[in-house]
Amino acid sequence: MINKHSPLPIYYQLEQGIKEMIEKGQLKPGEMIPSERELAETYDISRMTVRQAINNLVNDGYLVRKRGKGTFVAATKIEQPLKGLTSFSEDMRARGMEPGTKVLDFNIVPASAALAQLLDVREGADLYEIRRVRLADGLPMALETSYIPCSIVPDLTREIVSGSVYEFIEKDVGLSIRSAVQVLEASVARKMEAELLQVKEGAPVLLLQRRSYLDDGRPLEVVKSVYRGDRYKFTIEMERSK
Amino acid sequence: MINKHSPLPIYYQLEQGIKEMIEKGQLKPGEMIPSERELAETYDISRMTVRQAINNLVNDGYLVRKRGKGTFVAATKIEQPLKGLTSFSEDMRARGMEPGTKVLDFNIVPASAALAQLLDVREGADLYEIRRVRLADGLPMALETSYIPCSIVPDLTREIVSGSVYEFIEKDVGLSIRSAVQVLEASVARKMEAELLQVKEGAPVLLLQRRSYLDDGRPLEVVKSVYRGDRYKFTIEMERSK
DNA sequence: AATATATAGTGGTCTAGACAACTAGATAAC
DNA sequence: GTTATCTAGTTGTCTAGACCACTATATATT
Repeated sequence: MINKHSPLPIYYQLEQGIKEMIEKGQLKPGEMIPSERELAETYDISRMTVRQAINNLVNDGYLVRKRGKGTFVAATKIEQPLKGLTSFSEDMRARGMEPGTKVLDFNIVPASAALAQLLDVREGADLYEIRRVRLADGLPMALETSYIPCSIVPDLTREIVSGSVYEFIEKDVGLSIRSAVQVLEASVARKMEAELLQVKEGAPVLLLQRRSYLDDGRPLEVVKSVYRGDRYKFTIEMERSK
Repeated sequence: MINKHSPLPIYYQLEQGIKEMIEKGQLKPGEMIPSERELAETYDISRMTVRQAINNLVNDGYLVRKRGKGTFVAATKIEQPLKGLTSFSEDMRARGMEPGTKVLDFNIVPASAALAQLLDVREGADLYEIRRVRLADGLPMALETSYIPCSIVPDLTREIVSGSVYEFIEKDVGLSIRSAVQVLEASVARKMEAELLQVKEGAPVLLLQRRSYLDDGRPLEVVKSVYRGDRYKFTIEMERSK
């Protein structure tokens, strides 16, 4: 595994060797690797050199050190392509429920001053206004009102809107969403909302406003949602970007 | 800058010292820092110890090494130290309000099965249980109950807890938080909560549960908070990691 | 049986060197 | 002048130890 006369640094050879064993499954998650002293003796190198190799693998998330116990293969990294940036449909499927949609309204309306600012269009510009009841396993989960500039997605139809708009935009229009800002807030259901969500007036609801941005930075959409407080929890993972 | 008899490791002291100089602007982007040998001689420590400090700062993006030339302060470190991963105190200050704290309870309790699993400790292990009313500009904003393994932060006191625990942990204990998982949910205030938050029973509240992880992956803390729905909105920015 | 205490093994920190690889500038040779 | 060479200074790699802090287990002690 280690060739002392290779031009490659020893720590690097060891690092790659261990990484390979992890990727090939010869070292499994949770398994302890040989101790630093043992590795040093095995390959007749200094412990500090072993540490340099292990340090790199720890930084890359392959290994986890536990003082007094040993060094272990890290639990498999979770792949999260768009951490929390899921559409309603994806969100529900991830929760093991079948998403559904009932379109209440599908209109083209002029942008109000507030919406114009949020979507970066002129006041009065054409916007789709889409009001939908979102279902999970057939039961109402949320009430959604979204606004999208007609200029960005010219050929939206009521049919498309009864499915996943995001999927349409990514697959057929060829635009992709890069980022979003969400604001969450607790409230209670008003009469109209309560009826549509099939809960009692005054029941807890989660208000969610999301603004999505395209890859080029243009705002794509503003969505205001009212989620049933008894059925929906919003989970978000945050990580310090190194 | 370096105290050899401090319980804090030498490399850490040096690391913090350099980081501070960068953050205060005493070392400017592009500027070369003293060479490793020079630092070692100045503080009468080993060069390997200096390297450990510098390595960490390079990994964190504060410094850039250039072989044969020197080590330089990195160009504009992107400021997103903990996007959304802020403590209550930071959160309130960012909103232009002055944070405050009233400690209701500060006990050591045995870990329940559920908490033991969340915090990765044995059932029955000692945990701090900290119950606090969090104030913003003197008015109640949230009710917080947090659990921290005593094994990780052995010397927590009621005094510390009346300020920012995160700041204490980062600055004095020398641990830093890498990631967190938060779950948000809408609910209504129960009687006890309503009294402490000074709202009516049944008023909307935002329930927030956060689990924080340290750099080494160990869970540090589980916090369950009840925020006043009329005063608090939770904002989160999400970005597709390329 | 419950509780201290020792012990072996682990990673964490640190030393005082060494030589290699690289950069930049000064100096010498052409 | 141009080119090659030397030289001082830098980071990169590596050694062979040392002691500390922590964990788990085995062993006395009570």
